[in-house]
Amino acid sequence: MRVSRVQAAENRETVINVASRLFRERGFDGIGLKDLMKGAGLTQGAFYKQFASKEDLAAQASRRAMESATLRWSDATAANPEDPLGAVIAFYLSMDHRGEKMDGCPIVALGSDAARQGTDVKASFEAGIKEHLEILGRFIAETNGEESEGKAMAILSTMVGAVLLSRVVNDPDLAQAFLDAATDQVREAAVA
Amino acid sequence: MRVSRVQAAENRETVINVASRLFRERGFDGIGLKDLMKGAGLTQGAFYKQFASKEDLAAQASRRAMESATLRWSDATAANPEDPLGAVIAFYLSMDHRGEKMDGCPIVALGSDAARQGTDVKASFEAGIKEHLEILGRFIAETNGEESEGKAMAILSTMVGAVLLSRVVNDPDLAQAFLDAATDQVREAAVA
DNA sequence: TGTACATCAGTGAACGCGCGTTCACTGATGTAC
DNA sequence: TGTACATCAGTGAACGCGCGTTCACTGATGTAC
Repeated sequence: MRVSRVQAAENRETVINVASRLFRERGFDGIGLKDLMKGAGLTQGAFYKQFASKEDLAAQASRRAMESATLRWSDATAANPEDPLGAVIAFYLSMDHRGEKMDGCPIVALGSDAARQGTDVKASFEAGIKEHLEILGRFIAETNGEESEGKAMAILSTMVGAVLLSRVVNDPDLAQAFLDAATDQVREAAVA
Repeated sequence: MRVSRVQAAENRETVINVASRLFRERGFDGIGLKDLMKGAGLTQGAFYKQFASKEDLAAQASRRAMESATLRWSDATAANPEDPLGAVIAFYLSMDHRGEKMDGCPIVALGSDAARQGTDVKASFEAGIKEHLEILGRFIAETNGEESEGKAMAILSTMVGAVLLSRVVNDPDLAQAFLDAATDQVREAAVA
């Protein structure tokens, strides 16, 4: 049955939000449209009234996931405006973040998969990454006094790599060691 | 028809080698057993004479991929024994490595997928990662004079993260910038 | 060393299943007068 | 404002397809005597 335009737009947003979380948890290939739509309280048939294809949804969901990651960085820093970089490090390089794939950084959760996707998915990631770099750049300037795009890129690389490595190993102590080592390196790099 | 024990063992190795490359290129879910076996010159029916399940092969192939990555590090340093760390950086943080998923670092190519796999796959990665850390640790000691496990972990994190980020963005200039930024940071971290 | 038989790696068809996608249909929403 | 009709978001079944896995069969290999 038909649904109001407002309701339809809300439904679309719900599907994108659900997908942004389930894709992170299970990968683009790890969850089907039927379950994705069920997660949004709809049936699979409605999917193609809102999206051109699964890949289209992947691009929308990737963009949404990166946006919510940016929001999370903002929240962390708002809670600790004295040391914004420290606030981001504290949650990003934590065992909690290692454990929560569904709500964690999309680059870590989907990076290897995204590298195999088309231009649209990569464009979503690219836009989000640029925002992350801008935020990081501001923090570094506050800590350090000087702007440095390269520093922001190196720090983001270290953080992403450390969480990825921490998730790929079974041993929790080794996982923690990666997070600790990255924490030290990022702190050093920020002041250098 | 039956095949000699030697031939059967060779076939098994071929399947693992083919899988270690095709999984890296297309992901664990991106290639089926039929094509995997075809790549080894066999038919899909033979698969279950050699492996318990696809996940079993994933674990074997992940181990093999990590081993060949270790070999590649050794090759790079053998060619340039004066500056082993520089030799590894030169190929690892290059646009060539960004482009060759099939023969490149398995952590970058499969890390996000591996984080969703079972204990066996993760154990394969963990073993390979420990080897990588040992090699890196030796290089740092040569460069720096002092052993540091943390430094090796931080450097590996930076390198893995940089190549992952370089593959996730469309813009080649941005990709190159990540590799360059990581190069600088790793060089600084090694001597510090 | 030669013969008879058991073993088993590999073949190719078949299994059930879930996938992404399509479609005829429904009925409330939105529009025209 | 009220009525008649067109629109279209959502439903649920169906489509063809490829997946991982199983199985009866083949015939060269390996073993026993």
